[in-house]
Amino acid sequence: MIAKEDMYISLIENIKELVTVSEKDISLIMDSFKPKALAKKDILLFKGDTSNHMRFIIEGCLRSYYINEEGHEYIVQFGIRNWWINDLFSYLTKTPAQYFIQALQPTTILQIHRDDLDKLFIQVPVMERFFRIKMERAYVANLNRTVKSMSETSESRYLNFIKTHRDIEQNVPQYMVASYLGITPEHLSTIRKNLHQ
Amino acid sequence: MIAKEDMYISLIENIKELVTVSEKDISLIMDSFKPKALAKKDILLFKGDTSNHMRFIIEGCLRSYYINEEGHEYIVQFGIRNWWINDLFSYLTKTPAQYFIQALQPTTILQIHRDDLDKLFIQVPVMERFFRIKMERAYVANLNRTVKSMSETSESRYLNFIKTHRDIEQNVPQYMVASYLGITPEHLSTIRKNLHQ
DNA sequence: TAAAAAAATTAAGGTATCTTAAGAAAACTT
DNA sequence: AAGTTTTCTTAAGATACCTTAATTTTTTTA
Repeated sequence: MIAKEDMYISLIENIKELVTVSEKDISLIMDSFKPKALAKKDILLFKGDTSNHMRFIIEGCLRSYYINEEGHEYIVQFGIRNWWINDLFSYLTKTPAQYFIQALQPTTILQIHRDDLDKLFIQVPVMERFFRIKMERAYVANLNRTVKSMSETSESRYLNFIKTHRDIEQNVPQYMVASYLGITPEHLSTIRKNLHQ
Repeated sequence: MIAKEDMYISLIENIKELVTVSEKDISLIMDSFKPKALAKKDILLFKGDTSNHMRFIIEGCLRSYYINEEGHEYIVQFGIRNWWINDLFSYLTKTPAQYFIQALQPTTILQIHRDDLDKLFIQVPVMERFFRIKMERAYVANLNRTVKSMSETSESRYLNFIKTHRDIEQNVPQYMVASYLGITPEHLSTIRKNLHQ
């Protein structure tokens, strides 16, 4: 459990990694973001609802996932502390979300409503730059995921995942890692068996 | 062939779709972007070189592609008129490009050097917002590609591609469409045969 | 317009991954 | 601690897609 005073520290640190903000800016930012606590398995965003907030994870673990017509689940993204998570298309276009977002552990987030963020962009223009850089990085990371999923075997993608995301691997069941990698849990299980021999 | 005066019109229109710019802003923008012409098959960016420009396509068609250790090619992105194309990771981090960018048709682009864009962000701050929104959209589009590649059959992805990107399909060989979709040209050929029966 | 190069097709055999189903192990709940 | 639920494993059979290789078609070049 995190004290309310401490909660905003990681958000401000996250912003300060990319842009310079004054004390005045900081208090405007802190006033705009509201905390929200989630129990394990709580759904933060339902498919079909509109996402109206940008969300920063203070503590815990979440997943965003897609369910197709046949009822199969596909994990779009994981999120842990100091990550941002959203259905960005829904947020940007005010259309019904395509994805669910669910807490996989007890989780605390700080979220800002779209209207407040639009105000913040005017009051603290450097936040434009902050989100531009965040978006650039998210885009690059996802494009890399696309290329790797085309060019590498599932075994190599799994090895890379556990190497670079051990913190996530320890917080989510194995079948969700499989889903994120685009393979079945049974297949991941056989990959792991082959690795250990 | 496009007259020099007309070339900047599509760039300015592209910017005006998302943000409001003054006449002063427009002339600053126009001064910063330089035209470049490419013949079919010309390489705009080589793997290993650093990308130092943001690039807007006036006319023609390009692809960015990745070659893995075994020498297999994977198409990361296509670009046609009014699209932006780059190896963004290389540009942002000043590291050697992972991808090649090549003209697939005679092509004209407008490009801005990183140093000039950094200046432009200060002179015309609304350009921060422009690129933030562009990045948001690019991120969302690519995440959608990721989810579709996990959840849909290659036939359905092909049908969706020719429906939504007929302009690209008509400018690139079929084996490149296959590469973009993450399948072999032979397999795309059999998909097409099955469709026509 | 003939020759050369590039692109697309076809088909056979191979492999990675999926589906289904059942049982074992681990993690929660009362 | 026992019961329940969730997660992981194993294995057999099915299938989507790949590899290889040869042939045909289309496009480009001289």
